[in-house]
Amino acid sequence: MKLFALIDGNNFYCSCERVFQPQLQNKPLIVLSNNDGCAIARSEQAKALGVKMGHPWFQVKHLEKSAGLISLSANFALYGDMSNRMMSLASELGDSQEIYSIDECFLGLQGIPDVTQRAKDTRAKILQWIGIPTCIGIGASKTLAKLANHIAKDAERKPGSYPPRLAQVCNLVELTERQRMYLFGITDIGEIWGIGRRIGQQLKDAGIKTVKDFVELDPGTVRKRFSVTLERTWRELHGQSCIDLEEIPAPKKEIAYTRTFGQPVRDLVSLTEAVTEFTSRAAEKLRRQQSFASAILVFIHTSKHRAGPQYARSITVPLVRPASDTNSLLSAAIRGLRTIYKPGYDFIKAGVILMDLSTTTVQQIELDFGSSMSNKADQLMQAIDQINSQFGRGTIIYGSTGTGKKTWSMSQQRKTPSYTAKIRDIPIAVG
DNA sequence: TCTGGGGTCCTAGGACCC
DNA sequence: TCTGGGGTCCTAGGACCC
Repeated sequence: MKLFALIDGNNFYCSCERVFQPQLQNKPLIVLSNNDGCAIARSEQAKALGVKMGHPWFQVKHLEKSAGLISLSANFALYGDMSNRMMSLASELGDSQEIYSIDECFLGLQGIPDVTQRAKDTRAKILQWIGIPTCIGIGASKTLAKLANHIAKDAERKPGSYPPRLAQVCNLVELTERQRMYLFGITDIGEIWGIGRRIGQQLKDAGIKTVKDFVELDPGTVRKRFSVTLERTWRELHGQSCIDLEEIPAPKKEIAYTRTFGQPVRDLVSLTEAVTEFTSRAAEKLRRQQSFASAILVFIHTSKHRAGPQYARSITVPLVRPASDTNSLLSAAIRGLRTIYKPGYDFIKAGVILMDLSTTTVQQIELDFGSSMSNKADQLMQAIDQINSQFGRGTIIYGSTGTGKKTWSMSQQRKTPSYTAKIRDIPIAVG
């Protein structure tokens, strides 16, 4: 039988902030999305105040005064660095690791003895070394490990509702069938990995409300009434591992850079600046992955939350040949922008998506009648990437990014220092 | 006044072509 | 009376995940 663990940082962004500001422990705390728009992480105390995931800040702002709610701007440099540290310690639990998101990883546990005790030790080590509280779920498939992780978290949150030994680390494999069924019976179907809002509602309408209800269905019915994907989920919940661990991340098929503006913009010049910046950054990501794009999609739209005329348009601009240099991508992007731009609207968001990516090895090369041009472009890009990485983002920029005041750039009012990721922000201990 | 960003996969409808 | 059918491309949007 296969065995998997899922380690997940509790309220990860909030926990990262608390490491460097211990006075935030036990306080209602949220981390806001870009532009301080809405809540993307909530401490337990903030959840207790009723703040929901994605809740707009202006709707919960009154809790600042009335209930002591604290909000911070997202600091992704800090969270990324804390994530690397957490993942490196987490990897010690298993024989293989898949980093699934910034705050979660799966581990393969083939041939690992005493997994439950080992998981507890790993959890304690992560907490002691980097200060991030985690929960660990263990099961015979990735879907079961996810479910076990949910139970471990919920048991920590509501000690009365579960046997105490399931809090923080929950190993479903150690339990009896009867115990597992009890847990499945008190767990909402929406907690299953792969069942979202829509399918969840459809199942509930059919009277299938808990994980237990779902696993008691017949797999043929699940496939017929829903899909093969859901049948796979059913099998995973029965301990039949269908989804493998992916140790090496697959190369991206698309690379996006999209942003909501700090303030709406109307003019083509500002939009051109934004699209130039976004394309440059997307192209950097593309080169880091050593891929080439065959097309670039550009979009702009107004805000549905504001009164006034609405306009949303996107266009996919094909490239003559797959490219990774900013020049080629930029001229296509700006051509696209000019095509879709319409004056007289308040635009709130724009973005570019690099599409149909291919890697170097499968790229079709043209007959080489003088590749000195493209070699020079490669060298130029390498030099720019190197300088920007060494001296900081934006050291070398494209002219159409503009040098004036950028009304479109995002606003973050409450950002904490990048304690671990920038030299000048490293905390100084005074003893 | 004020509603994120990055992915993957799928579907539907219209334009266009033969 | 009676107005085809198949294919592709593009755009838009939705569902799922974090």
